[in-house]
Amino acid sequence: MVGLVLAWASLVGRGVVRAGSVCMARRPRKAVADAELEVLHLLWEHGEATVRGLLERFPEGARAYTTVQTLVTRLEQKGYVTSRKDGRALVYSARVARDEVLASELDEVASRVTGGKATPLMLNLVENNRLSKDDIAQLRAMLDRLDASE
Amino acid sequence: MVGLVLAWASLVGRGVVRAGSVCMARRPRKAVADAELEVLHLLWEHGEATVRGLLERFPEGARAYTTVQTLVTRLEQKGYVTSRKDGRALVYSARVARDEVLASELDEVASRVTGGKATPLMLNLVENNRLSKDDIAQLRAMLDRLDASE
DNA sequence: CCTGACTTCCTACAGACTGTAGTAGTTGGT
DNA sequence: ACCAACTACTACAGTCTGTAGGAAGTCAGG
Repeated sequence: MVGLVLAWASLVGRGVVRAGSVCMARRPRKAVADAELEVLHLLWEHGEATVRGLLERFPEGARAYTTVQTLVTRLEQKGYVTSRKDGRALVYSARVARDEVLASELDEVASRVTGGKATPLMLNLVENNRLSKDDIAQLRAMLDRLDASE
Repeated sequence: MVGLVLAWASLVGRGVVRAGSVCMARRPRKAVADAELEVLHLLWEHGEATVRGLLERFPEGARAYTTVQTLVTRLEQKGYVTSRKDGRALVYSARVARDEVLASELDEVASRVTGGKATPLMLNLVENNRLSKDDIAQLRAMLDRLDASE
């Protein structure tokens, strides 16, 4: 579980050298694409699901069966989803929690914008007072717990 | 800025009827690309600069003059940079602060992963204890200030 | 065992985005 | 007026994305 995240991190990490090629190799620009993410959200919300099950969660006719299939397959290739055979169908389920994806997205932002430091992100979130009173209380509690536990 | 996100959401929301077109409209994948960001970083660090000035900040021969030019031009088109004529050359400078870019990247992550809520990002950052003791202190101070100022 | 209804697999494809850079045209300074 | 430097316009290949079609495989029922 942690291994996956590490693999991902190393992928993002290396800068990749280009020799004579006109266009250098690039890291995948975004770990999980928007359309894929929609599917992942569904799996997070409803646990396991077959392609058909997922399809039904979309508004009628929004996507073709095979489109959803492609998306979930790509997710599996990328390691975000596992499948298990049940009868003739594959049942998919998320292999990474929402929090793990969130963490890597945050890493990504940090590495792009603040040279890898997480603190500025934090401060930015607080400053732009997107936090409610409750959020602040919760956050404070968590800080206290951190201090206490060590 | 928020308007853009809303527009996109509505696009995704309704089933989007695709008439003859195979591919639906998409929002720009990433506000500022990696290579562009490198240039932006330079401008943040050193204030104004001409294309040549920027080029010189890169390791010898890393990029062609025109490559840097393209990057900074694209940044200007996207509104992240302004230019002012000085003699025969254009002097570029950042139009957005690092914090603004950071804020929108965080917005992006929130909207992609947590349905737009900022709190989970916050908690995630704290939980993954990427924060040093100092960071925590600073954060706590900021929370206090927030409470006080209102 | 054959058929129908589903499934999965493989392949496709057009549009957008990126990173990189060449060429031609302009222009300020001497 | 000339030239070096600068900008403007154009190019292009690789990748990613969203979307999906068609072929091939497979249980359930007859």
